[in-house]
Amino acid sequence: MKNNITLKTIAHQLGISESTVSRVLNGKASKYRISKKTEEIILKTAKELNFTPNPLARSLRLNKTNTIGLVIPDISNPFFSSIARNVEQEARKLGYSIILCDTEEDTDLEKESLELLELRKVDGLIISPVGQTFNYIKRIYNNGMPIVIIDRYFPDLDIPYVTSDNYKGAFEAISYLIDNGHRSIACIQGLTHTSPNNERVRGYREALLNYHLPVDEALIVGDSFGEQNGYLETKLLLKNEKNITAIFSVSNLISLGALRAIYEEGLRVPEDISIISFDDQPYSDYLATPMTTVTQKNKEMGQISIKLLINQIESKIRFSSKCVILPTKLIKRKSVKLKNETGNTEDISTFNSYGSDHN
Amino acid sequence: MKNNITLKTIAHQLGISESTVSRVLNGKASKYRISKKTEEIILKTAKELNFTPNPLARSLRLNKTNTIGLVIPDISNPFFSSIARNVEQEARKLGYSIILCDTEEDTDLEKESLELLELRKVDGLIISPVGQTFNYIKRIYNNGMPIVIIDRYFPDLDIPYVTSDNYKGAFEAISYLIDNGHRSIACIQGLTHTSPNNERVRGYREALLNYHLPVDEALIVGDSFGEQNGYLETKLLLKNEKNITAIFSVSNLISLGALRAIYEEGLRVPEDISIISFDDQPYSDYLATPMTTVTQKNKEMGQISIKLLINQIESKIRFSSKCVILPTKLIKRKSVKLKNETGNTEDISTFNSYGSDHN
DNA sequence: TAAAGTTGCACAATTGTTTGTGCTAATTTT
DNA sequence: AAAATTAGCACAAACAATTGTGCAACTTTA
Repeated sequence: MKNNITLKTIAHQLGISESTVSRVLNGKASKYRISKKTEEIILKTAKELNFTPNPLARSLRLNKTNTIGLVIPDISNPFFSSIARNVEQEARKLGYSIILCDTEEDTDLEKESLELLELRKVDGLIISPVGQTFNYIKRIYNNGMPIVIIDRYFPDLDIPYVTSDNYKGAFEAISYLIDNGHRSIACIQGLTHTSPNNERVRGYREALLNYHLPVDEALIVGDSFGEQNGYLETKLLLKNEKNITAIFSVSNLISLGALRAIYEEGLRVPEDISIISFDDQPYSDYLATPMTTVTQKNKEMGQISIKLLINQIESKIRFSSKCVILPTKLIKRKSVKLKNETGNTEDISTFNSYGSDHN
Repeated sequence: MKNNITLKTIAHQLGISESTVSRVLNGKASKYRISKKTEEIILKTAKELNFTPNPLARSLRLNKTNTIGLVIPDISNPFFSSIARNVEQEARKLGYSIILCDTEEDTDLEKESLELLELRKVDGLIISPVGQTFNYIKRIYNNGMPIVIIDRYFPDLDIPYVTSDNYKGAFEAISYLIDNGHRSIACIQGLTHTSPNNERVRGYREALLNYHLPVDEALIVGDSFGEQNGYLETKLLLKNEKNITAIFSVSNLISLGALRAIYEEGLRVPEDISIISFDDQPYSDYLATPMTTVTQKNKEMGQISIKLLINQIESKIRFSSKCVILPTKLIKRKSVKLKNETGNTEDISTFNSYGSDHN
C-alpha cells in the first residue's frame, strides 16, 4: 500500500550500506569519497524507485521539522486570513510547512496551542497573541524557540515583532475628523491591554490634545475586536446625551457592528453620523456608504514576519528584538461628513499635522 | 536548552527498562502485568519531570502523525477561511493538528502540496480542490490516504465529499428573480468545469426552462471566482445590446467586482440592475444595497468534513463514497427589484417552485 | 519437594535517517 | 618490495518511541 521505499530498500538492492546511500543522496559523496560509479548507480536507482526520505525519521535525527506554527486569534477574520495566506506562501517557498492554530481569542487555548506546537518540535512560531499575558510565550522563547510576534506585540517583551504604526494611523484618522469639523468623536475600542488597541486609542487621545480638544473618557468605550461589541457600544453611544458626530472604530468587525446599530436606529452615514474604521477590506468601497478606513499592509506583514522568523531559525542568531513597524494609510471615502458640507464654519487651525511628511 | 526528557531519562532514573515505562504511560500496565508499585513510581516521576512523549518518534514507530492536511484554493477568501476555522477547531478537539496549504487556485501548486503532505505522512486530507483535474488526488487516495473533498467535488471520483446543494440554491435564486418579473438575467460564472460552478449554472438554466424562458448562452459569461472576473464581465454585460435586468453572480468575490463595474457605470442597484449572489458574508447586509444572497452552511461544512475524515482514519473502513450535501438558503435583502416595484405586470404562473418543500 | 504455573519485568528488534569512526584494499611512495 | 597513503565504503550508534518474546524469580499445586 504505502510508499515504503527507504534507504534500506536501495541499499539492499545494490548491496551497498545505507550510510553510503544517505551520503550520496545528501550530496556528501565527495566529502566522504564515494566513487563516481557508486554515486551514479545510487542516484539512478533512487530516481527509478522514486525515493524520498521519510521526514519523520529525518526530523527525529536532525531535530528539525521544517515546520512552523502559525497561531492566530481568528482565522475567519479577513485581516488574519490575509496574513495567513502570505505567511503560508512565503513559508512554502522557503521549504517550510505551516501548522495552523486558531486560538479563538482565548488565552487558555493559546497557551495550549503553544505547548502543543512546542511538543511537535516546530522550528519556529509566528504568533498573533490574544495579548492578555505573555509569560508562557516568554518561557517558550527562552527555551530556545525562534518566535516572531505579529500585530499584537508586548512592549515589555524582548521578542521580534512586526506590526503597523497604529498610533500614527489613528492620529491621522482623528486629525482628519477634526479637520472636517468634528468635535464629539467616540472611540470604540477592541480588546484592551493589547498593543494595537492601546496605540490606536493613544493616537485618538493625542490627536484630540494636539488640537486642544478635551478627551472625554466616556466616549472611549468597548472591549473587544468583534462585531457584537461594535453593535452594543454604538447602540449605547447613540442613546446617550452627548451628541457625537463621529465614531472611530478600532477594527473592521467593530465597524460592521456599528453599522448594524446605526442603520437599526434609522440614521444615515455620514449625514447623521460619521465613521472611520481601522482595517481596509475588499468590500469597504461597496458599503452603503463607502467606508473611510486606515489600511494596513497585511501582505507585507505576513511576508516580513516569516522572513524574520526563518532568519532566526537558520542563522541561529538572535537579534536583540528586531522589530518592524509598517506605515498605514488613510483611505478617504464617503463615511466622513466633510467640513464644507457640515455648515460648521468654526475655524480650526490645522496645527502641526503629525507625520504628514512620513511615508 | 530543549526539553529533553525521554523515556530513557525516566528509565535510568528509576533503574527500570524503557519498555516498562512506555507501557505504563500508555496505560498498558495491567496488560503486561506491571506491578502497582512500579506503575505508581513511574507515573509519579513522569509527572514530576513533566514528561511528554516525542511525537516524531511516536509517529515514526506507529506510522501515525495525528496531523491532517487542509488544502484550499485561497485562505483569504472568507468562504474558505470560515471553513478552515471550523475544521481547525474540530480537529484540535479530536487530537489532530492542521497543516495548511494554500494552492492559490493553481493546479500545479495543488499537486505539489498534496505530494508534500503525503510525504509528511499526514493521516488524512481535506481538500477543496482547484477542480480542473483529479488524477493525482485519485492516486493518493488509492495509495490508502483517507480523504474528504469539500465544496468542489468531482462527480466521477469515488471519494467522500461534502458540499452545498448548489443546484437547488441557484434554482431558487433564479426562480426568485423570475417571480419578480426579471426575464433577461445574466449569469457570471466562476471557474468552469468545477462542480459548484456547473451545478449553479445548471440551476440557472433549469430555472429558466422551468418557466419556459429561453436560455441565452451569450448571457452566461466569466471563468473565475475572483473579483476581477466579476468586474470585467459586468462591464461587458452592461455595454452590450441585451437589456439585462439582473445578474446572478456565482461567488462573493464576483459580486464585489460586479458592484465595482455597476457603480463605475453610474448605475444603481436594484433600480437599474438587480443582483443576486452566492455566498453570504458578514458585510452583505451593509452594502450600498444590502445584497440578496444564497447562503451556505460553512460551519457545518467544516465540521462534517473533519468528522467524516476522522471516521475514515480511525475506523479504517472506507464507505463507498459517503457524501453529504447541505441545503442552502436564500436570504432576501434589497438587491433585487421586486415585481410590485417594476411596473412589469406580465403575469407569470409560478409553476412548481422546485424544492420549496425541502429544508 | 519437585513440577507447574504465574508474576514482573528486561532485552532486543523495529521505525528511517544521519554521522563519527574505522577497516580493508588499492595505490603511491621510498 | 615493504611502507605509507589514500580511496571507498561498512559498521554501529543515535534520535525516541513501541512491542513481541523470553527469562528469572516467585508462588502454587500435587
